[in-house]
Amino acid sequence: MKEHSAAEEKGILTAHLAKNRLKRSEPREAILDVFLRSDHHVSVDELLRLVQKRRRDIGRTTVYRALKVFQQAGLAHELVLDGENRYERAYKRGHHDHFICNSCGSIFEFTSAEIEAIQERHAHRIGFKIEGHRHQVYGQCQSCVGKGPRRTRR
Amino acid sequence: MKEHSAAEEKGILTAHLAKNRLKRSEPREAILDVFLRSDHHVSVDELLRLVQKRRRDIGRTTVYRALKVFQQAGLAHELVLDGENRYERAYKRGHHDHFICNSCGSIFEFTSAEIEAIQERHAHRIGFKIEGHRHQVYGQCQSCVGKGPRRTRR
DNA sequence: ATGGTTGCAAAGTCTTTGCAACTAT
DNA sequence: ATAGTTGCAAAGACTTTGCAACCAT
Repeated sequence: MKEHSAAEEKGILTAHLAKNRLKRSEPREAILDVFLRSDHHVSVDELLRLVQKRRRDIGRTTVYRALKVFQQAGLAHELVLDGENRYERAYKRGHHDHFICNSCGSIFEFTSAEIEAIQERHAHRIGFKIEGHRHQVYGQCQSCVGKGPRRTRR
Repeated sequence: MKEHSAAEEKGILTAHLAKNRLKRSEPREAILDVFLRSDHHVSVDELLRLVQKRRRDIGRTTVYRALKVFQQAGLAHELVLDGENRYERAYKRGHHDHFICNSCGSIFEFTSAEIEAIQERHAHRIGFKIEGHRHQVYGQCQSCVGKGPRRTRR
């Protein structure tokens, strides 16, 4: 299920660092590594935990800062959820929206050019220039349907 | 631009209180009053400020608690934005989504049965049972276009 | 009287920032 | 040497909770 090699994304990071006169660092590279290997939609907590399996000395702050750099480099995209944010790979991945299970929390992606088009039409109607959007659909995923909701949002 | 009388919503609150063995209270009624009069999409801060114009002794906590009750009574709907949440009237208002200006912060509503239908189709495809959704489109509103973004999200 | 309601202060979450030590260039 | 990077602790922003006093029923 890999869209492309992680090596490619590491190159992107290096280029971004060069372009912005930033320096490379082991912790940040370890974080990128883990981020790329991780399932999509990791939270900071999860990512930190995964990173610390490899390097116990890496702190939470560094993860936050690394994610910020990844976003600027176009490698990560932030998903603003209710309490916490999650991060997904962004490099060479088209825009997509999400189904989020209220019971188990799992996330499914979907894309719809139609929706984008309709959105654009509505925007045009009121002279609104779209710069981005956030579209999250909540409910019960296939394997949780019938068991009733267990994870209530705040 | 009033969809219906505020009195109707006050009745709903009273009914909700009765049904749940809750008691009426002046502060909560004052908050509902101000909430109904306010422009849609108020933040807790704004609502508190408005409420305190009338009754300086009402505290922020009470506003939070009142909004929770209003939501349970179906009178208010919470809009989860980036840093803070906003609240809008929910009684007898159909579902709708939002355009949010990155510059001035103003919010415009839009409805699209088509989008809902497409969403439903995608959900059905993966056996997902939709319970709700959050669809926010960010960009520049008509009067801010051309001035460039000034209000950057966190 | 009983039990919901209120304001305040304190505690909670998640995220960012100040700072001194450290490290890449 | 110069300037970015790191971890920790502290600070921030927003929201919730504990508690004693208060008020509706």
